[in-house]
Amino acid sequence: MPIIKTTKEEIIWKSLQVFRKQGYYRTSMADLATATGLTKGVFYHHFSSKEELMKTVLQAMIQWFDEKVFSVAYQTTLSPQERIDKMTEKAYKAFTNELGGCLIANTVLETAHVEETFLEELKLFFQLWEKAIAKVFEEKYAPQVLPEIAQQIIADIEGSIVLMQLHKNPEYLQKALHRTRKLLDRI
Amino acid sequence: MPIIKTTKEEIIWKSLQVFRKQGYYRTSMADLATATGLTKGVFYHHFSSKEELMKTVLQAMIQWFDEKVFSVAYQTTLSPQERIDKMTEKAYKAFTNELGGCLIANTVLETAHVEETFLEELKLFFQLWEKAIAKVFEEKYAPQVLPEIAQQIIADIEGSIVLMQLHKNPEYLQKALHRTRKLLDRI
DNA sequence: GTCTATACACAGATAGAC
DNA sequence: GTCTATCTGTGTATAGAC
Repeated sequence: MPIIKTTKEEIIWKSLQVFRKQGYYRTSMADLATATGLTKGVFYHHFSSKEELMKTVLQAMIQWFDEKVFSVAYQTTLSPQERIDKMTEKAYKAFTNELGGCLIANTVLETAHVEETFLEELKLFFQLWEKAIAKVFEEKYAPQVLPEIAQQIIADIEGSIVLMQLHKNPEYLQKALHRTRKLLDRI
Repeated sequence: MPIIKTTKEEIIWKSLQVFRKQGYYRTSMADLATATGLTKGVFYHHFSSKEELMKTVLQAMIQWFDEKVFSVAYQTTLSPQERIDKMTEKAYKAFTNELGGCLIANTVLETAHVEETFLEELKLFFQLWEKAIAKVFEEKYAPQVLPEIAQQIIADIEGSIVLMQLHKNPEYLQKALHRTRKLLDRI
Protein backbone atom coordinates (compact mmCIF):
# COMPACT_ATOMS: atom_id res chain seq x y z
CA MET A 1 0.00 0.00 0.00
CA PRO A 2 1.35 3.41 -0.93
CA ILE A 3 1.71 6.02 1.74
CA ILE A 4 -0.71 8.91 1.32
CA LYS A 5 1.09 12.07 2.38
CA THR A 6 -1.85 14.41 2.31
CA THR A 7 -5.28 13.05 3.07
CA LYS A 8 -8.38 14.29 1.32
CA GLU A 9 -9.58 15.69 4.66
CA GLU A 10 -6.48 17.86 4.91
CA ILE A 11 -6.84 19.09 1.34
CA ILE A 12 -10.43 20.08 2.01
CA TRP A 13 -9.64 21.85 5.23
CA LYS A 14 -6.72 23.82 3.81
CA SER A 15 -8.69 24.70 0.69
CA LEU A 16 -11.45 25.99 2.93
CA GLN A 17 -9.06 28.42 4.59
CA VAL A 18 -7.91 29.74 1.22
CA PHE A 19 -11.45 30.10 -0.15
CA ARG A 20 -12.54 31.87 3.00
CA LYS A 21 -9.67 34.31 2.78
CA GLN A 22 -9.62 35.02 -0.95
CA GLY A 23 -13.10 34.08 -2.13
CA TYR A 24 -14.09 31.57 -4.76
CA TYR A 25 -13.35 33.43 -7.97
CA ARG A 26 -10.16 35.06 -6.77
CA THR A 27 -8.70 31.72 -5.69
CA SER A 28 -6.84 29.83 -8.40
CA MET A 29 -6.03 26.15 -8.46
CA ALA A 30 -2.38 27.22 -8.26
CA ASP A 31 -3.14 29.02 -4.97
CA LEU A 32 -4.72 25.87 -3.59
CA ALA A 33 -1.82 23.72 -4.76
CA THR A 34 0.65 26.02 -3.03
CA ALA A 35 -1.39 26.10 0.19
CA THR A 36 -1.60 22.31 0.35
CA GLY A 37 1.95 21.70 -0.84
CA LEU A 38 0.73 19.72 -3.82
CA THR A 39 0.84 20.21 -7.56
CA LYS A 40 -2.09 21.09 -9.76
CA GLY A 41 -1.88 17.63 -11.26
CA VAL A 42 -2.45 15.99 -7.91
CA PHE A 43 -5.33 18.31 -7.25
CA TYR A 44 -7.14 17.28 -10.39
CA HIS A 45 -6.49 13.69 -9.45
CA HIS A 46 -8.67 14.19 -6.34
CA PHE A 47 -11.28 16.59 -7.71
CA SER A 48 -12.57 16.82 -11.24
CA SER A 49 -12.98 20.61 -11.15
CA LYS A 50 -12.70 23.69 -8.99
CA GLU A 51 -16.48 23.70 -8.77
CA GLU A 52 -16.63 20.17 -7.42
CA LEU A 53 -13.92 20.98 -4.90
CA MET A 54 -15.86 24.03 -3.70
CA LYS A 55 -19.03 21.99 -3.27
CA THR A 56 -17.12 19.44 -1.23
CA VAL A 57 -15.60 22.20 0.88
CA LEU A 58 -18.99 23.80 1.52
CA GLN A 59 -20.50 20.46 2.48
CA ALA A 60 -17.63 19.76 4.88
CA MET A 61 -18.06 23.19 6.45
CA ILE A 62 -21.82 22.67 6.90
CA GLN A 63 -21.35 19.23 8.39
CA TRP A 64 -18.79 20.60 10.81
CA PHE A 65 -21.12 23.38 11.97
CA ASP A 66 -23.99 20.95 12.27
CA GLU A 67 -22.04 18.52 14.43
CA LYS A 68 -20.04 20.97 16.50
CA VAL A 69 -22.24 24.04 16.86
CA PHE A 70 -25.87 23.52 15.90
CA SER A 71 -26.07 20.14 17.69
CA VAL A 72 -25.71 21.94 21.02
CA ALA A 73 -29.21 23.34 20.54
CA TYR A 74 -30.66 19.87 20.94
CA GLN A 75 -28.83 18.98 24.17
CA THR A 76 -31.99 19.37 26.20
CA THR A 77 -30.29 18.32 29.42
CA LEU A 78 -28.84 21.83 29.37
CA SER A 79 -30.89 24.96 29.99
CA PRO A 80 -31.53 27.32 27.06
CA GLN A 81 -29.07 29.79 28.60
CA GLU A 82 -26.37 27.13 28.87
CA ARG A 83 -26.99 26.03 25.29
CA ILE A 84 -26.81 29.58 23.95
CA ASP A 85 -23.58 30.22 25.83
CA LYS A 86 -22.04 27.02 24.52
CA MET A 87 -23.16 27.63 20.93
CA THR A 88 -22.05 31.23 21.12
CA GLU A 89 -18.58 30.27 22.29
CA LYS A 90 -18.15 27.70 19.55
CA ALA A 91 -19.52 30.02 16.87
CA TYR A 92 -17.22 32.80 18.02
CA LYS A 93 -14.18 30.56 17.70
CA ALA A 94 -15.28 29.29 14.30
CA PHE A 95 -15.86 32.77 12.90
CA THR A 96 -12.64 34.26 14.27
CA ASN A 97 -10.07 31.51 13.66
CA GLU A 98 -7.29 32.32 11.20
CA LEU A 99 -8.29 35.59 9.55
CA GLY A 100 -11.91 35.11 10.46
CA GLY A 101 -15.13 35.31 8.52
CA CYS A 102 -17.96 33.09 7.32
CA LEU A 103 -17.28 31.20 4.10
CA ILE A 104 -20.98 30.64 3.57
CA ALA A 105 -21.99 34.30 3.67
CA ASN A 106 -18.99 35.24 1.51
CA THR A 107 -20.05 32.69 -1.07
CA VAL A 108 -23.66 33.88 -1.03
CA LEU A 109 -22.68 37.45 -1.87
CA GLU A 110 -20.07 36.34 -4.38
CA THR A 111 -22.06 33.79 -6.35
CA ALA A 112 -25.81 34.11 -5.69
CA HIS A 113 -26.35 36.50 -8.59
CA VAL A 114 -23.91 34.79 -10.93
CA GLU A 115 -24.60 31.06 -10.75
CA GLU A 116 -26.97 28.62 -9.08
CA THR A 117 -24.24 26.07 -8.49
CA PHE A 118 -23.92 26.36 -4.73
CA LEU A 119 -27.40 27.59 -3.79
CA GLU A 120 -28.54 24.29 -2.32
CA GLU A 121 -25.61 24.00 0.07
CA LEU A 122 -25.76 27.66 1.06
CA LYS A 123 -29.47 27.48 1.84
CA LEU A 124 -29.01 24.31 3.86
CA PHE A 125 -26.52 26.04 6.16
CA PHE A 126 -28.90 28.84 7.09
CA GLN A 127 -31.81 26.44 7.37
CA LEU A 128 -29.95 24.32 9.93
CA TRP A 129 -28.82 27.40 11.79
CA GLU A 130 -32.35 28.82 11.94
CA LYS A 131 -33.75 25.52 13.21
CA ALA A 132 -31.10 25.32 15.93
CA ILE A 133 -31.84 28.82 17.19
CA ALA A 134 -35.58 28.20 17.11
CA LYS A 135 -35.04 25.08 19.21
CA VAL A 136 -33.19 27.00 21.92
CA PHE A 137 -35.71 29.85 21.97
CA GLU A 138 -38.87 27.75 21.76
CA GLU A 139 -39.51 27.87 25.50
CA LYS A 140 -39.25 31.64 25.62
CA TYR A 141 -41.02 32.80 22.47
CA ALA A 142 -44.29 31.99 20.72
CA PRO A 143 -44.02 29.67 17.71
CA GLN A 144 -45.24 32.38 15.33
CA VAL A 145 -42.37 34.76 16.15
CA LEU A 146 -39.62 32.10 16.34
CA PRO A 147 -38.63 32.30 12.64
CA GLU A 148 -38.16 36.06 12.74
CA ILE A 149 -36.24 35.91 16.01
CA ALA A 150 -33.90 33.35 14.47
CA GLN A 151 -33.53 35.41 11.29
CA GLN A 152 -32.79 38.52 13.30
CA ILE A 153 -30.07 36.75 15.24
CA ILE A 154 -28.48 35.30 12.13
CA ALA A 155 -28.65 38.65 10.33
CA ASP A 156 -27.11 40.47 13.30
CA ILE A 157 -24.25 37.96 13.48
CA GLU A 158 -23.55 37.88 9.74
CA GLY A 159 -23.70 41.66 9.48
CA SER A 160 -21.38 41.99 12.44
CA ILE A 161 -18.94 39.67 10.69
CA VAL A 162 -18.86 42.14 7.80
CA LEU A 163 -17.96 44.93 10.23
CA MET A 164 -15.44 42.67 11.97
CA GLN A 165 -13.73 41.89 8.67
CA LEU A 166 -13.66 45.52 7.65
CA HIS A 167 -12.13 46.79 10.89
CA LYS A 168 -10.21 43.60 11.66
CA ASN A 169 -11.70 43.71 15.14
CA PRO A 170 -13.56 40.72 16.66
CA GLU A 171 -15.34 42.98 19.13
CA TYR A 172 -18.12 43.53 16.61
CA LEU A 173 -18.93 39.83 16.60
CA GLN A 174 -18.63 39.61 20.36
CA LYS A 175 -21.23 42.31 20.81
CA ALA A 176 -23.62 40.63 18.38
CA LEU A 177 -23.34 37.36 20.27
CA HIS A 178 -23.96 39.22 23.50
CA ARG A 179 -27.13 40.72 22.03
CA THR A 180 -28.26 37.21 21.14
CA ARG A 181 -27.88 36.18 24.74
CA LYS A 182 -29.90 39.19 25.88
CA LEU A 183 -32.77 38.20 23.60
CA LEU A 184 -33.03 34.99 25.59
CA ASP A 185 -32.96 36.71 28.98
CA ARG A 186 -35.38 39.47 28.14
CA ILE A 187 -38.63 37.58 28.53
CA MET B 1 -17.07 69.97 -30.08
CA PRO B 2 -17.44 66.25 -30.51
CA ILE B 3 -20.57 64.61 -29.26
CA ILE B 4 -19.92 62.38 -26.25
CA LYS B 5 -22.21 59.42 -26.60
CA THR B 6 -21.64 57.94 -23.19
CA THR B 7 -20.84 60.24 -20.31
CA LYS B 8 -18.47 59.26 -17.54
CA GLU B 9 -21.42 59.36 -15.15
CA GLU B 10 -23.21 56.71 -17.18
CA ILE B 11 -20.12 54.51 -17.39
CA ILE B 12 -19.71 54.67 -13.63
CA TRP B 13 -23.33 53.89 -12.94
CA LYS B 14 -23.49 50.94 -15.32
CA SER B 15 -20.18 49.59 -14.06
CA LEU B 16 -21.57 49.79 -10.53
CA GLN B 17 -24.46 47.52 -11.49
CA VAL B 18 -22.10 44.96 -12.98
CA PHE B 19 -19.73 45.02 -10.00
CA ARG B 20 -22.63 44.66 -7.60
CA LYS B 21 -23.99 41.69 -9.48
CA GLN B 22 -20.77 39.83 -10.28
CA GLY B 23 -18.30 41.10 -7.72
CA TYR B 24 -14.97 42.80 -8.32
CA TYR B 25 -12.74 39.87 -9.23
CA ARG B 26 -15.32 38.02 -11.29
CA THR B 27 -16.02 41.10 -13.41
CA SER B 28 -13.74 41.50 -16.42
CA MET B 29 -13.11 44.67 -18.37
CA ALA B 30 -14.79 42.91 -21.28
CA ASP B 31 -17.94 42.49 -19.16
CA LEU B 32 -17.91 46.19 -18.38
CA ALA B 33 -17.34 47.11 -22.01
CA THR B 34 -20.31 44.98 -23.07
CA ALA B 35 -22.54 46.42 -20.36
CA THR B 36 -21.75 49.99 -21.35
CA GLY B 37 -21.77 49.33 -25.08
CA LEU B 38 -18.17 50.47 -25.40
CA THR B 39 -14.92 48.79 -26.31
CA LYS B 40 -12.08 48.01 -23.93
CA GLY B 41 -10.01 50.65 -25.66
CA VAL B 42 -12.52 53.36 -24.80
CA PHE B 43 -12.65 52.12 -21.26
CA TYR B 44 -8.93 52.49 -20.78
CA HIS B 45 -9.18 55.93 -22.29
CA HIS B 46 -11.37 56.95 -19.33
CA PHE B 47 -9.78 54.91 -16.53
CA SER B 48 -6.16 53.87 -16.20
CA SER B 49 -6.98 50.54 -14.58
CA LYS B 50 -9.74 48.33 -13.26
CA GLU B 51 -8.66 49.29 -9.75
CA GLU B 52 -9.02 53.00 -10.43
CA LEU B 53 -12.44 52.42 -11.96
CA MET B 54 -13.56 50.47 -8.90
CA LYS B 55 -12.40 53.23 -6.56
CA THR B 56 -14.31 55.78 -8.60
CA VAL B 57 -17.39 53.57 -8.54
CA LEU B 58 -17.18 53.13 -4.76
CA GLN B 59 -16.76 56.86 -4.25
CA ALA B 60 -19.76 57.60 -6.45
CA MET B 61 -21.84 55.07 -4.53
CA ILE B 62 -20.83 56.59 -1.18
CA GLN B 63 -21.53 60.10 -2.34
CA TRP B 64 -24.94 59.04 -3.61
CA PHE B 65 -25.85 57.43 -0.27
CA ASP B 66 -24.56 60.41 1.62
CA GLU B 67 -26.61 62.89 -0.38
CA LYS B 68 -29.77 60.86 -0.87
CA VAL B 69 -30.05 58.69 2.24
CA PHE B 70 -27.81 59.71 5.12
CA SER B 71 -28.57 63.41 4.65
CA VAL B 72 -32.14 62.79 5.77
CA ALA B 73 -30.84 62.17 9.30
CA TYR B 74 -29.89 65.82 9.57
CA GLN B 75 -33.25 67.27 8.45
CA THR B 76 -34.11 68.30 11.99
CA THR B 77 -37.36 69.92 10.93
CA LEU B 78 -38.64 66.35 10.76
CA SER B 79 -39.24 64.17 13.80
CA PRO B 80 -36.90 61.20 14.40
CA GLN B 81 -39.73 58.88 13.37
CA GLU B 82 -40.27 60.75 10.13
CA ARG B 83 -36.57 60.74 9.40
CA ILE B 84 -36.24 57.00 10.03
CA ASP B 85 -39.18 56.26 7.80
CA LYS B 86 -37.79 58.42 5.01
CA MET B 87 -34.28 56.95 5.29
CA THR B 88 -35.68 53.45 5.50
CA GLU B 89 -37.70 53.89 2.36
CA LYS B 90 -34.76 55.25 0.41
CA ALA B 91 -32.39 52.56 1.71
CA TYR B 92 -34.89 49.85 0.83
CA LYS B 93 -35.13 51.09 -2.74
CA ALA B 94 -31.36 51.38 -3.05
CA PHE B 95 -30.69 47.88 -1.74
CA THR B 96 -33.40 46.20 -3.82
CA ASN B 97 -33.11 47.93 -7.20
CA GLU B 98 -32.03 45.73 -10.10
CA LEU B 99 -30.93 42.43 -8.58
CA GLY B 100 -30.41 44.03 -5.21
CA GLY B 101 -27.58 43.96 -2.69
CA CYS B 102 -24.99 46.26 -1.17
CA LEU B 103 -21.86 46.78 -3.24
CA ILE B 104 -19.96 48.00 -0.20
CA ALA B 105 -20.57 44.91 1.94
CA ASN B 106 -19.85 42.64 -1.03
CA THR B 107 -16.55 44.39 -1.57
CA VAL B 108 -15.63 44.16 2.10
CA LEU B 109 -16.04 40.40 2.16
CA GLU B 110 -14.40 39.96 -1.21
CA THR B 111 -11.32 42.13 -0.74
CA ALA B 112 -10.71 42.95 2.92
CA HIS B 113 -8.44 39.93 3.44
CA VAL B 114 -6.76 40.16 0.06
CA GLU B 115 -5.80 43.79 -0.47
CA GLU B 116 -5.93 47.13 1.31
CA THR B 117 -6.81 49.02 -1.86
CA PHE B 118 -10.41 49.91 -1.08
CA LEU B 119 -10.35 49.92 2.73
CA GLU B 120 -10.51 53.68 3.08
CA GLU B 121 -13.64 54.03 0.93
CA LEU B 122 -15.33 51.02 2.54
CA LYS B 123 -14.72 52.33 6.04
CA LEU B 124 -15.97 55.78 5.11
CA PHE B 125 -19.32 54.37 4.01
CA PHE B 126 -20.00 52.67 7.32
CA GLN B 127 -18.70 55.64 9.25
CA LEU B 128 -21.16 57.98 7.54
CA TRP B 129 -23.97 55.49 8.02
CA GLU B 130 -23.23 55.10 11.72
CA LYS B 131 -23.13 58.86 12.23
CA ALA B 132 -26.46 59.30 10.48
CA ILE B 133 -28.17 56.68 12.61
CA ALA B 134 -26.67 58.10 15.79
CA LYS B 135 -28.04 61.51 14.82
CA VAL B 136 -31.58 60.21 14.48
CA PHE B 137 -31.44 58.21 17.70
CA GLU B 138 -29.67 60.81 19.84
CA GLU B 139 -32.87 62.08 21.43
CA LYS B 140 -33.95 58.60 22.44
CA TYR B 141 -30.76 56.91 23.63
CA ALA B 142 -27.87 57.85 25.88
CA PRO B 143 -24.67 58.94 24.11
CA GLN B 144 -22.73 55.95 25.47
CA VAL B 145 -25.01 53.39 23.85
CA LEU B 146 -25.50 55.23 20.54
CA PRO B 147 -22.52 53.61 18.74
CA GLU B 148 -23.65 50.09 19.57
CA ILE B 149 -27.26 50.85 18.62
CA ALA B 150 -26.06 52.13 15.27
CA GLN B 151 -23.78 49.13 14.76
CA GLN B 152 -26.59 46.75 15.63
CA ILE B 153 -28.89 48.36 13.08
CA ILE B 154 -26.25 48.29 10.37
CA ALA B 155 -25.35 44.68 11.14
CA ASP B 156 -28.99 43.62 11.10
CA ILE B 157 -29.57 45.30 7.75
CA GLU B 158 -26.40 43.98 6.11
CA GLY B 159 -27.00 40.47 7.43
CA SER B 160 -30.56 40.61 6.18
CA ILE B 161 -29.26 41.58 2.76
CA VAL B 162 -27.24 38.35 2.74
CA LEU B 163 -30.41 36.37 3.45
CA MET B 164 -32.33 38.42 0.89
CA GLN B 165 -29.74 37.65 -1.78
CA LEU B 166 -29.69 33.98 -0.92
CA HIS B 167 -33.47 33.53 -1.06
CA LYS B 168 -34.06 36.24 -3.65
CA ASN B 169 -36.74 37.63 -1.36
CA PRO B 170 -36.78 41.29 -0.25
CA GLU B 171 -38.95 40.46 2.75
CA TYR B 172 -35.82 39.77 4.81
CA LEU B 173 -34.67 43.35 4.33
CA GLN B 174 -38.13 44.71 4.95
CA LYS B 175 -38.28 43.01 8.32
CA ALA B 176 -34.86 44.31 9.32
CA LEU B 177 -35.91 47.87 8.47
CA HIS B 178 -39.07 47.37 10.49
CA ARG B 179 -36.99 46.25 13.48
CA THR B 180 -34.97 49.45 13.12
CA ARG B 181 -38.14 51.47 13.37
CA LYS B 182 -39.19 49.57 16.48
CA LEU B 183 -35.88 50.40 18.18
CA LEU B 184 -36.85 54.04 17.88
CA ASP B 185 -40.36 53.58 19.23
CA ARG B 186 -39.43 51.37 22.12
CA ILE B 187 -38.23 54.01 24.53
C1' DG C 1 -0.15 8.51 -7.39
C1' DT C 2 2.70 12.26 -8.31
C1' DC C 3 5.31 14.98 -11.29
C1' DT C 4 6.38 18.13 -15.68
C1' DA C 5 4.86 20.05 -19.64
C1' DT C 6 1.50 22.03 -22.06
C1' DA C 7 -3.10 23.09 -24.43
C1' DC C 8 -6.38 26.62 -24.85
C1' DA C 9 -9.17 30.43 -23.33
C1' DC C 10 -9.39 34.73 -21.28
C1' DA C 11 -7.57 38.20 -18.09
C1' DG C 12 -5.73 43.21 -17.84
C1' DA C 13 -3.55 46.40 -20.43
C1' DT C 14 -1.38 48.88 -24.62
C1' DA C 15 -0.34 50.44 -29.58
C1' DG C 16 -1.48 52.60 -33.36
C1' DA C 17 -4.80 53.33 -37.35
C1' DC C 18 -8.58 56.40 -38.38
C1' DG D 1 -12.15 59.87 -29.06
C1' DT D 2 -13.06 55.37 -30.71
C1' DC D 3 -11.86 51.35 -32.98
C1' DT D 4 -9.04 46.81 -34.08
C1' DA D 5 -5.28 44.18 -33.20
C1' DT D 6 -2.23 42.48 -30.12
C1' DC D 7 1.04 41.73 -26.04
C1' DT D 8 1.83 39.22 -21.89
C1' DG D 9 0.46 36.83 -17.95
C1' DT D 10 -2.51 33.67 -15.81
C1' DG D 11 -6.71 30.86 -15.54
C1' DT D 12 -8.70 25.91 -15.70
C1' DA D 13 -7.82 21.68 -17.18
C1' DT D 14 -5.35 17.65 -19.42
C1' DA D 15 -1.63 14.41 -21.26
C1' DG D 16 1.72 11.54 -20.50
C1' DA D 17 6.32 10.36 -18.33
C1' DC D 18 7.92 8.03 -14.16
